[in-house]
Amino acid sequence: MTFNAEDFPNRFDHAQAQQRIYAMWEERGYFNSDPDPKRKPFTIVIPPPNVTGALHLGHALNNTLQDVLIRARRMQGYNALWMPGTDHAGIATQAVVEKRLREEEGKTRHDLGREKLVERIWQWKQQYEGRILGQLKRLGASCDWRRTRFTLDDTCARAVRHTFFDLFNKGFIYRGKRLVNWDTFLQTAVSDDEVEQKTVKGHFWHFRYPVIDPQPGEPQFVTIATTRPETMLGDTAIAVHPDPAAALDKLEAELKEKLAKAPGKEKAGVEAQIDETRRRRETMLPLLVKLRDMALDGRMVMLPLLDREISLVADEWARPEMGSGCVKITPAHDPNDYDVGLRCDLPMINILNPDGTLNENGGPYKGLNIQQARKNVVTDMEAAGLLESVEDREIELPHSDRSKTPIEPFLADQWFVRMDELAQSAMDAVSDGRVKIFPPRYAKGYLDWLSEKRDWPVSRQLWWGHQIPVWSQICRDKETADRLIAQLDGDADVAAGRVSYQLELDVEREAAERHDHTVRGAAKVKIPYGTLHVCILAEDDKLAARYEKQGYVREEDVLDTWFSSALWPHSTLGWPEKTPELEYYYPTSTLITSRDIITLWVARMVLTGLNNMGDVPFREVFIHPKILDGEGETMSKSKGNGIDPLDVIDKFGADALRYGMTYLTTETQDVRMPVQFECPHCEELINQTRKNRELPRIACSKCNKPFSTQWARTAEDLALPRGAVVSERFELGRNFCNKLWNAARFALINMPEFEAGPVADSDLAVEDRWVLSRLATVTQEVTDALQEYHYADAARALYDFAWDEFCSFYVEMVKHRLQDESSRVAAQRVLAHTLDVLLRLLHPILPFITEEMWQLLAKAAPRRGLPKPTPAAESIMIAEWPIADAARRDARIEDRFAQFQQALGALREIRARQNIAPKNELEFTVRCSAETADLLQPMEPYFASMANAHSIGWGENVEPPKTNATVSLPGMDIIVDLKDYIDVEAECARLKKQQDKLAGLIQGKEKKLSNAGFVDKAPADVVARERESLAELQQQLETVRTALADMNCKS
RNA sequence: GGGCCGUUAGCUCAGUUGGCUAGAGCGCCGCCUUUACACGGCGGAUGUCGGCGGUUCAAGUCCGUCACGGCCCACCA
Repeated sequence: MTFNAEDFPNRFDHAQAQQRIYAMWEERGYFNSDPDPKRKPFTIVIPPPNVTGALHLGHALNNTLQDVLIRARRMQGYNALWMPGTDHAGIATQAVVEKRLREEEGKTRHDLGREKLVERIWQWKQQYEGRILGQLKRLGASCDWRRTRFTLDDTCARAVRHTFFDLFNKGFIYRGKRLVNWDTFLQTAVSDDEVEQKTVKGHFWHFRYPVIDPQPGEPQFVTIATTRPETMLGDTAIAVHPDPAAALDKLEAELKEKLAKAPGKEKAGVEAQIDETRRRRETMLPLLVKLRDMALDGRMVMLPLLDREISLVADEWARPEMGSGCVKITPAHDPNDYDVGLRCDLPMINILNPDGTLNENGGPYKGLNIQQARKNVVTDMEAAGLLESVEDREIELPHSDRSKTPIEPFLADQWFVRMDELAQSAMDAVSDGRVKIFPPRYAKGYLDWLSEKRDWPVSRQLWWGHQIPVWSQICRDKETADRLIAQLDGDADVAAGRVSYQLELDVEREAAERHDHTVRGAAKVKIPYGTLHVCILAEDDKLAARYEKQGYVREEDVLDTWFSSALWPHSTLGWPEKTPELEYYYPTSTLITSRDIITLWVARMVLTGLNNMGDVPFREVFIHPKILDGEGETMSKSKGNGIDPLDVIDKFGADALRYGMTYLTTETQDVRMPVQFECPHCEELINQTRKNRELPRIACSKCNKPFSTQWARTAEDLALPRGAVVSERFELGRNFCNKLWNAARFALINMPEFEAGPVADSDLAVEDRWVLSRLATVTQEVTDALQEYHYADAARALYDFAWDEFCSFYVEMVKHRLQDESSRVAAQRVLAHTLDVLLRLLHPILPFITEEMWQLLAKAAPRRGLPKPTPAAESIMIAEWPIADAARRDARIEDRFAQFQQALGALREIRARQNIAPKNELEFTVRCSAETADLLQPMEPYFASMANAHSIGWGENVEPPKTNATVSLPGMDIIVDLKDYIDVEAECARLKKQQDKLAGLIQGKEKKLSNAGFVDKAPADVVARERESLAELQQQLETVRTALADMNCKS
């Protein structure tokens, strides 16, 4: 087929091509993978995006990298499966749906009820899942869509249920009263990872609690301080250090040690601390010792306002160097106090309702919210004369990531996964290399986090998620528990392993019984003996009904989203069924994700994989950088600096987006991407700043017309066309695609009646040998780079080769041969082959444009390739990955080219400097060795075609023309006969500058070479190179000096 | 408080195991409508490689330290 310039567009129409090409791939089933024992699998499971909303640029990065890898491996002959899916994202999704419900209908979830709300969320999910999968397709993702999973679908549900049952049965899952981070707005516990600390302005109140029946010599009051006065209503003790003197001694010793090591400017601070410690020992120690003794005697103090007696206890948590040395203990509302409570067997009094108001334990403050209660408590304490003082202070307050409201530590029944053994197994897998993390530094965080082995709280007080498959019954007394257990022991389903049970003893009751706290404590209700939990393996309504009839009640809570995502690599493959997929694809090959979920997700996948499958979920993990905006801030829709990948695809094309993503993937922690608004009127890019990114409308800096942003709310603003948020960073990829497109366009126009066939070595021109040599090198580089996740290296190597070598040199040089009958055939064959290989190397990164060019190339040259032509694959997606042809590597040719390029550059530089029009032919002389002359003289035609210059002399003793411009290069001088073109001043200025530079370099080298240490100790080849280099520099300097003299330049 | 990352041209970033004159893209300056490409071509200018100290014949590269920016983890009444 013949291509004509007229009907061959010089722009790649990405919008039109992407859709058509993607549909073709999908239709032909190229994305599909099925187990095939004859082939090696290569598997990636997608980090399932949340169905909360649309994909952002981070997703574009993450999924581009996966697609690049999966496409490369597919071409390399692996049976490549990319498993797609989405995540139900419990809290996040329920929160957005609830928010809409509130805003649009003024209803809460309780108005709707569990079933209806869940139904609403499913509707939301349907809508967003479709949108997300559509976005992935527009990105070019080659997932096997037939296998799309959702973390809340039936397959995943079965996996969750089996895992939960197994862990329950092994005793790895338990329920306990624990302090949780309570989000009073969403009314659920959130995990530590969903909590962020914020510094806010607060106060520090000092309260006095009266001592009961103070004896002579004993204090009347104990003073404590708090930032949360209302929590005193839940106080159950005052703590003092068990050995305050020793504690102060130890502190002082530590401070002295620190002082010795501290840098000068910090010494004063440490000294002040030491003084303070000494002062405290003098002034406060006797009181603290007295209080300690009282604590050991079991003395009590009176909790004001509620008139409840509480204990004095001795516990190391009370630090003598802090505040008054005494600390109030609120076990139900403070994590540290909770630990004290456990150690000292204190009652735990919860004063809060789930909505954040005070419950009956708050006495007269019942029903108030926290702010009101705080105010009233302070007022009442002041009125009672028990408020000693108030200070202003900045305090760290935990906030919920989701609702942005303050977190209240709250004592609640929660389910936990015991982490000790599981965590250890996941640590071992990374330590012994069964799972390799790239870049390796990220293994440290993974191991550190796991080594704490903190139990994983898995219950969430939500409705959207996997409901915990446990039915529970409270046992008032031991007899009841024994009777129920006996019943379960005789149960056929328990015997058959379909049902498991656990008795949870009530910790408060245990503590209360030992210490008789219930008498004085506030726990008015009788505390039951414990709770019996029954876990049912499979979804079975009949079985459930049977237990419900016996008085067991289904657990309301659902599981943490990460519980189901933790199973993703095996649940998506069908576990617990023994599917052929599971057998064939597990363990998967690589996981590609971002660093913020290494612990939350990666670690947990490893431990559940080991527990359920007995093997790791993936062999390698690649952690990619995070994209920040131009200010170094995280991109987010709420800041207005988020780039929508679809806007980028619309403007620049999916390939440009993908190229940009690949190009920035180095091993760094994060990358900055300055953000612009695109004017919808004139396409001008307007830099985004912290200020303008918050505006609802912006006037274009070029055409001055206004456009709207995501903040537009008024009818007037909304009527304006919207300005997309993009980044000019993607111009790089767009331009690259355009360059490739036009190189291909040129090639295709110039190969009408292409005849396939081999090329004899004797028919290969020097540029053919050169480009084939370079192609072999680049093929190897790209293959290696992708193997090591060095995405940016692959992208750069291809860019440099395609642009600077293939386009700028090879295509330019081959032009005249394509006009010449005798050389045309060989030139076409090499050109077609080179383009073919280049396209295949580029395909994983730029799938659409390479496919388009591949199809066009197939029309012109259906059979092509060196050394022997073969029919091209029907799609580049299923073409074979190129193998570097080592035999084509030719150092001599590459060397010749390097010299040629330098000489050519020198000629062009002289032309530019002397302002000589391209039409005017240059005459030049090259002063160089005979070898160099031999090497370069054959390039004569290219000097003519590429610089419009012809040589008039070569060799060591050439006679340069009188009037000339010179460029002195290592190993040769390029001298151009200038006749009357010369701009003497420009030439002199340049020569002088070069003279100075050379003189400086020579001085440096001479100094180095006169250093005996260098000559003696450095490797001989390094020294020899330095000498050679010095000689060359001196030669160059000589040339420059002569030229300066010849031209009579003023010195 | 602990850990990690970064600091190289105006901007965004490359610089493998220390060793030839530290690079790219964008931007900037000059020239060019050369029949693939102005999303282009040719040429040019621009760097005390964050500071200080050390190891070494030799440091952008290794070590120590400080400063600044960022991220993660843990947090005290």
